[in-house]
Amino acid sequence: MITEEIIASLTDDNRNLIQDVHALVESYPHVPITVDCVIFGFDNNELKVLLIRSDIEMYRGKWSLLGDFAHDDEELDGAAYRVLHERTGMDDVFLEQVKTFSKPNRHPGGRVLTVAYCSLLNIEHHDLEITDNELHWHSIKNLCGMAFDHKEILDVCYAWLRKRMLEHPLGLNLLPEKFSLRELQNLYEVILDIKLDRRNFRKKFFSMDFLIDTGEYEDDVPHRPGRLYRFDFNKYEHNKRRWTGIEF
Amino acid sequence: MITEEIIASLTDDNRNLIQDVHALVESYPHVPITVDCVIFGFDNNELKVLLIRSDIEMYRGKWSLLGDFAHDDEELDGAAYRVLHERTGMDDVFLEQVKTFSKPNRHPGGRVLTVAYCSLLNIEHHDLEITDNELHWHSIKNLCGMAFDHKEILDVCYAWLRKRMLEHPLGLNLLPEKFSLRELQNLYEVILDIKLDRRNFRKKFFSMDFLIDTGEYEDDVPHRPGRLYRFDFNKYEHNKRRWTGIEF
DNA sequence: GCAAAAGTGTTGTCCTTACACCCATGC
DNA sequence: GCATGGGTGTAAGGACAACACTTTTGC
Repeated sequence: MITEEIIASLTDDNRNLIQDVHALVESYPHVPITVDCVIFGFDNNELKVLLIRSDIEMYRGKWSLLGDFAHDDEELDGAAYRVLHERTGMDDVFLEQVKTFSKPNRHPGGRVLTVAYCSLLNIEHHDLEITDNELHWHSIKNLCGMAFDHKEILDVCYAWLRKRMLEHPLGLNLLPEKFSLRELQNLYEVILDIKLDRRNFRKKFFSMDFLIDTGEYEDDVPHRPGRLYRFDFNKYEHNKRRWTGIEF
Repeated sequence: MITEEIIASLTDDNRNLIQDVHALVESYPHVPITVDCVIFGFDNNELKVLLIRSDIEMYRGKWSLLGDFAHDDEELDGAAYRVLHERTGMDDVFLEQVKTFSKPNRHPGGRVLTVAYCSLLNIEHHDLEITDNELHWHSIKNLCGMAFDHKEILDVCYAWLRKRMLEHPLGLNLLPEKFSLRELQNLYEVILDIKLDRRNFRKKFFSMDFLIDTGEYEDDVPHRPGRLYRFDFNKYEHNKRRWTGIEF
């Protein structure tokens, strides 16, 4: 019987294989790596992103994403969660790698590679107790004067969000646990920058059958209060295969 | 008038800003970076991927993706194009970043971060003149015994391809310039692992209006030859906004 | 003439869209 | 009672799925 091993020994015999993998890896150029988190929130009918003032002199006054270098032997997902946790105190939030940025001159201090992560969280769950470096929610609009290539990263992540929201009910991570259909619709309308028919929107989401009626109603609204719903993430995860996305 | 600058000076005055950005960057852990290219081809009604034998002793006989470390001051896209060019001699091919892999133990020689790129090319345009390390097209099926985490990378890229093919006519990069509708349908059927109705498939693609009838016909087929078409990438790029994707 | 696949049209179903009226609440 | 937005149903149109027959070529 001819196994992979035998084939390998036949074909490899006259090649010089690398023995010392550590020396090999040492010989590669080494590059500093950071993660940058684009943390989206939704508040007051606006999409917002969590920013700080850059603490680098040459970017004085400019806005910066939340980032940090990757620790030794730290996986990047872990690094992104760490940044998120250190800044917001939150743990079990949505987080996804989006893209790696590598322009050689993107950092004034020399080559630094950064991996952008997107996170979505409910602004109400979080009080921003630590507001070092003017950590704050900044409207996604009118964002100019950002440090590094952070504007570009933000643009890519925002485009990613819009696209991803159509194929996955991501956006629900931006809402409180209980929400009205109006809030849900506002979310889609604002982020995707479209107008939707209220009745058809309603039908679409009810037909998906992932909304649980809490039996509760809105409060403090100057009109008839709407029902509050929860999203059944478990049911969604379970029936995921049959989810074909949202289209407007 | 209150400018960003004035605000900055007010808010930043009592902070210690970092002056020496080079020292900052030097203080970060430095990590070796590689790119790995998942180069897809389509031949004989099979999806294939370009592989070599690993040249690392401990992976003797195992298959490996085409990769290389990133040169100093080389953008990653550039590194991926370089790998592609060195191995296939091709320049103007589709290439897209997919994901960055960072498990600390993914490389036996120590921590190495790799950025996976996907490329699609027409197998016929390329003769694989350089076949060092047994460079060859390997069927996407029955892939076991791969070096590093390359099986995982391949799986992620294959999933990416299937998803991306539904929202963008990527797949056409895998076909020769002139192709029959049967070849196009085979491509979709094989990659997405579905059966499609020939007549509806035809209608769908014609209605998109991106196919140009070359007036030529297939040759060397043991049955009635089909018309050959070209894809109008320019027209597609121009009308992109109205493209809503493909759904089956 | 037989096998094999190309090429074409129609019909029913379902999903999407557009749209109008009544209802509950705050003021 | 009036303004505001919540809640519901329906009809028309468009897209998609299912499906059968004729045509052209190689052998």
